[in-house]
Amino acid sequence: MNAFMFQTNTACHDPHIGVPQIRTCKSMRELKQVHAFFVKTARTHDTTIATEILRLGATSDFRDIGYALSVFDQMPNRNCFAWNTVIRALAETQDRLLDAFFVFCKMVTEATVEPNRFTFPSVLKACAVMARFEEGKQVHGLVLKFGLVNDEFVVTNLLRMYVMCGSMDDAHVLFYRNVEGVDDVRRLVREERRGEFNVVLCNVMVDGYVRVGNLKAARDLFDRMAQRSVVSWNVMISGYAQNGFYREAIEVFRRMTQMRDMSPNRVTLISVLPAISRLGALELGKWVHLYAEKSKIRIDDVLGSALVDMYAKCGSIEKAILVFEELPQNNVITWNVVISGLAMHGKANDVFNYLSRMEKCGISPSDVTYIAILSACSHAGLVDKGRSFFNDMVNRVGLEPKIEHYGCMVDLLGRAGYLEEAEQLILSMPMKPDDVIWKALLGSCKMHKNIEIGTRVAEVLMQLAPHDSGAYVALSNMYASSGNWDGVAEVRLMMKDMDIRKDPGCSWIEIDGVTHEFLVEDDSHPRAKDIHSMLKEISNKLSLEGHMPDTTQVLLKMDEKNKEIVLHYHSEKIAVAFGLISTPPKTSLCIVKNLRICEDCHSSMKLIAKMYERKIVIRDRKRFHHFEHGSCSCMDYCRVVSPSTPPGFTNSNG
DNA sequence: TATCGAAATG
Repeated sequence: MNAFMFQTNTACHDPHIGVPQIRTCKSMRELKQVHAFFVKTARTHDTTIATEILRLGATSDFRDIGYALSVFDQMPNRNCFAWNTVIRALAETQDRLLDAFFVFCKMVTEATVEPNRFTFPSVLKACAVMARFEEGKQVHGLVLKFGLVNDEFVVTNLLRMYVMCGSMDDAHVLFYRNVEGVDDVRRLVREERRGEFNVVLCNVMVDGYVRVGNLKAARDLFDRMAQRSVVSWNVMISGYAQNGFYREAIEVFRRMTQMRDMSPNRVTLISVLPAISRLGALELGKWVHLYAEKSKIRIDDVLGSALVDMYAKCGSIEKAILVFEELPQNNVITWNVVISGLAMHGKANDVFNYLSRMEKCGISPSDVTYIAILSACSHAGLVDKGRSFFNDMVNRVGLEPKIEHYGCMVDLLGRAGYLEEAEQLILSMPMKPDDVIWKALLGSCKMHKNIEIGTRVAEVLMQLAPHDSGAYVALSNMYASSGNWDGVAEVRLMMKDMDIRKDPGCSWIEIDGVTHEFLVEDDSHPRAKDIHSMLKEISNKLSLEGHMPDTTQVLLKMDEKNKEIVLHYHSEKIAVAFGLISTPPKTSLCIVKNLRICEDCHSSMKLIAKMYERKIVIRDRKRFHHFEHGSCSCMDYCRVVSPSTPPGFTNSNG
């Protein structure tokens, strides 16, 4: 009970009690009591009082939209402010955006009051979030009718509406009318605010180009902007990062940190970290972490999850766990990030432990959690455990399995050698199989050298994704490993006819904060000569250790000596050679590769780690490999060639 | 009595 409520008993009819007392309410309960008092004393017809009750009910911390709407419905004289308050409250919800538009329509049709410059931003925001282009255009018409096209807040929201609807043509027209020195704008927008107004408009426009994927237009405008705010930089950085331009995102971030009058904020760090994660740029990631601590940027759940993800993806799962354990609060995403990280690093037992901790905290695992859990089972070869988690997910947690979960199961069964069961699962699942899931099975066929199912799957894949190199490469790989060179030639001809190229292998290594990139047979690096002699040394040492190059990994028909040479120039080997000559002894090397590591490189790395006494971490397309003392953390499970024949599985190869 | 732009997981 607040101070005002205490007074009500003694001063029930005091006409001086009004708006200031309403404002003292600290909860919905108090507001309702105050409201009841005004009903009892017959003062709800007082527009100022009714509006104030409405305002608190609709926009305070303890807002209750339903209650606010009923107050609004019972108001005898709704002023413009009351309409605006309700429209804004609805526009700020998740699920009643359309009602914001309907209330606005009612306001216009009733025509007792005119919408003003505070009405339009809210209703436009609702249209923007819903991406309702037709409704937005109608509102634009009314903006013109009521003469508000030159109000900066109205224009910003109009522009944002077009941007969110993906209509860059309309956005363009509006933008250039308002930005490039039209007279009436100059008159109406006060001179000292013009710059700021333009920055916001430009930011929205840059964001629009980003949303339609036109990064070039976004960057052009960004570069032309007379002033840039921290938001401008953030839009550009997150725009690049979300569209896969990781290097560009980092380049813009670097430039930003060099500006005298510009400092990255929390959003900047959240935006740039995914790019750092993707490139595995650990040193830069550490710098970002340090910067956050130094600048007193709070590491909350959002920034925290980005940092945990960064450390995990840059190879440092230990540091990821440290950051995770320090987080002030956790939610389903922070748990998912740490569990996915553990799964990537093949730490199946930790995955199970963290899952039970997560559930003990009262947070229910989501579909993303189960992707991590199932892939951990798959990497660890825990077939029965995987099946039981899949059942748990459906029956205990009540999640509908998505195609990704079926993908994990296909991978799990396939890797373990249950190829027919995996194929049956694909054919019996409730959704249409996509190329990703067939590729998972194809990978297993390759691993177990099952040409019969493999050929069948490759043919399905060529139908489904005719321009993807995956199926062709796998098929030609299978033919090659069984010495069927005519088959290989046929597939290669098909690829040539359809102009399909295999993605070139590419690896990165970060040395002193600079990322060096190597392609297959790459000799473009300034230190190419030194790298070459190092590769020679490695190759000689490998032979002395008795390592036999696995030439079945080379798909081309060429003599064995040349195949060995090709193997030595795989991008991850070049990156390791460069790492060895560029760092002091015993330094760990961390390499990121765009494709999966090949078997020959995998077995070579184990020996290289031993011979040079280095810890080598390689992140490939799927997971992490920690090479140390001659072995790999993946336990070579993914390299199984001859599985024990599972029950009910007849091996067609005899 | 008020209103604008950016944001993490497979």
